[in-house]
Amino acid sequence: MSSPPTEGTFRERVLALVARIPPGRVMTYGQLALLAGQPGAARQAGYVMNALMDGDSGLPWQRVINAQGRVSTHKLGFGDLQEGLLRAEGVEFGASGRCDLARWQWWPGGEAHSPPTRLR
DNA sequence: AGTTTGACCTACG
DNA sequence: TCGTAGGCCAAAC
Repeated sequence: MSSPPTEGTFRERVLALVARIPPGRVMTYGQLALLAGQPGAARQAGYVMNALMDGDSGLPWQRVINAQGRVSTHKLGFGDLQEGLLRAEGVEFGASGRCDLARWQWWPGGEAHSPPTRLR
């Protein structure tokens, strides 16, 4: 029991996870790969996300960032769009464009795992 | 089938 | 803190 999902392709599993990210929360590429049953396949999670830009998938792609707590879309010519969207949802970024993952990263399943304690 | 690509990650200096 | 180097593995060509 409690086995990792093994249904569908890696891409399907990643997209399913992205669709479940609540507003104002974020997940990392490595985290998506881990929960998709492929630890270490963080780059592929990013590859899947890049495919979303091809068309409107309706998924909250903006809530996926890297393990450093920063957005990775600024290199693609999207400017600060992703960071702006996340800020609009309440995610706070520091002066160096970084956010505290310990506070904003979301883990599916049970909220009893990593509670944000208090939002102050 | 083999090669190349990447919205990455971790380690090191 | 920033830049560089190597590793990682699914999907595209």
